[in-house]
Amino acid sequence: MTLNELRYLVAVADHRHFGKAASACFVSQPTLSTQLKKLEEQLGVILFERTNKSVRPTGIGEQVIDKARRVLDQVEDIRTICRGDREPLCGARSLGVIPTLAPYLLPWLLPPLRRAHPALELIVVEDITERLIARLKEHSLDGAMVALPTSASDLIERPLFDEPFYVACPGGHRLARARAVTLADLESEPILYLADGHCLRDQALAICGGAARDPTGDFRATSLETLRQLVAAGLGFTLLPALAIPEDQRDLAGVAVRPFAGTAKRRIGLVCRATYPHLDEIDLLAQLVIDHLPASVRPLRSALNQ
Amino acid sequence: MTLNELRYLVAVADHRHFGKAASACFVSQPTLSTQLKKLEEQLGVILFERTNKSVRPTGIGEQVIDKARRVLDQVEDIRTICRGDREPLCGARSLGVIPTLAPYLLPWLLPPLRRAHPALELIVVEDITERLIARLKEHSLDGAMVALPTSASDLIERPLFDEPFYVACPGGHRLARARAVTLADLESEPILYLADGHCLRDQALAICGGAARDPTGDFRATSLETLRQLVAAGLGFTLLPALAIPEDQRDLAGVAVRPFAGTAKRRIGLVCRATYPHLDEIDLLAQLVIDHLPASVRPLRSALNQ
DNA sequence: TAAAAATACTCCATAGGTATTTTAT
DNA sequence: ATAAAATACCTATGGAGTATTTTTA
Repeated sequence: MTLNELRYLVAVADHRHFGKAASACFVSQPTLSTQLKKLEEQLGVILFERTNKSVRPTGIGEQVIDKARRVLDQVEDIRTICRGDREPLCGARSLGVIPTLAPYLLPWLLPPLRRAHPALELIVVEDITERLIARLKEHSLDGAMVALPTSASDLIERPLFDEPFYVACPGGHRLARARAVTLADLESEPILYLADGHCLRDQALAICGGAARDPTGDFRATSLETLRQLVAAGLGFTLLPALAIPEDQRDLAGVAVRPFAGTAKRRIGLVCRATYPHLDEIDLLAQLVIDHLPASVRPLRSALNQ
Repeated sequence: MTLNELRYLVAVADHRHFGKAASACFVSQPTLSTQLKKLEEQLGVILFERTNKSVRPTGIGEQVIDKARRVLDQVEDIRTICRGDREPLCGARSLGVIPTLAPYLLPWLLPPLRRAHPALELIVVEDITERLIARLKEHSLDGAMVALPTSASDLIERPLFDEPFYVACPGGHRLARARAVTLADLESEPILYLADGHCLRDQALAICGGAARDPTGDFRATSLETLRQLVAAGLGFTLLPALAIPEDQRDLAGVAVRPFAGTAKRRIGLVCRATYPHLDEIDLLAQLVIDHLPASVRPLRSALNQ
């Protein structure tokens, strides 16, 4: 049985005339006759009772025609579904974003994304890099925005922007009035870090002197907002990524944010499986992110290589 | 798009492995790969994300696979339906029977028919020959049992049996005690006929002297039972076909039934469209009728020729 | 007799096979 | 290094065409 045979069957049922049915199918009458006969032979059933003046479905013919219509409808559905999917970034997509980025970047990203791709049903998953990558590999995410580099192999990375780190100082501290803070300034100060698993914790540790300087008694916040409150309470210093700093309110609520002397930054990128079939969409999204970043971060020109 | 392509698609979805899927479909791996790739190209969509170690459906792939399964299920349904229909005399069939035959023959026919073909859902339509034939031609009947010959062309006739006519005499009449009744006996007696349209009326008229002897004032009953009552009331004579006569009760309720001298009879046959696709079923039914007739009629041997 | 379906036959597009290469772990 | 998918290339089945015959209303 072939789909064409079913098409011919339905055409004959509709036209009740082999010649007209054949025209409607854009084939010759003998072709249609032969195929229909073959179908009848394969099914072991007579589908139409025909004379040279009339063509009428038999009882079993009616049933088969009915089913055949449904088959063809569903085939057409498949075509429709796929045609709809040709449009990039439409339908369900899931994007992972690390917690130290999501709340600060998404307000910049989502409005233009929604404007450009209204049919996109984006699901944002906020989690630490390790778990985001695990989910990428098990196909439960389409892409993820994390700090680069990811040690993971068989992933493709699209660098998006470099995000400088700032130093958050307790409001009353003398450094709160410095123009910039150096690594030496922090040498003897308590540093507050995020909890284990956050990449930002590791980056901060690396910058501020490594694990050696990390006293076991340190506070371990699970969000930058908590960390910010701890700084405001005078418990110590911390590093904040640029996007986490309200643009015009660098000194607010007992926290003074000062530039870090030197070039402390993290690189944020979009990653996906190397085999992900819609790299075009990844690139589209990457470009959209780059185009709508605030001035506080440095976009990396065009995400099309490596 | 072809059904085989959809089969390959579903097989790959099930096995998540091209080689195994190919084996399951009894084709080579390259064949399956090629066909699936062609399907993807035609649909303009990637259905599986594959490495050499893993094969996983994409989002759109899941949707298409789902539809494809339904398509294949329905195709299988078609096969099942047709396989079921290969068994003769099962499912819905409609049979027309003339009113002067139905109530007397069906009690003989239906029980063995039900026994031999329990899955048959027979619809019996009782009407006069003319309308039965009209319904045959418009395909709203599969077959009909009528008196032969039918003038209708493009119908096939299967003779079933010859049914002798008897004379029903009013109980008190002198002929009620005759051994047999001759045409001459009836010469001066009133004859009762069925209403217009019944073939039995025409046959009785033909036997008893034609339209010339039919006074306009005659009673026109619409059933043999009414006619029998009229005879019992002494209003006249009539012809009754053999089956209409209770076997062991030829003289009952004021009606004496006597043989007709000579060979007055009607021939009953099964008719269907010449193009009817299940002549085998017609023959099956004909044989079944013949095999279960009461002794009062003469079956016509084997219904397989004209 | 005329209109329509069925048959005869020819051709080529393509599904399927085998052998091989590419790829990714 | 190895297992698996992709590619190259060949073969042959069968879908589709034209020309013709058969059928039946």
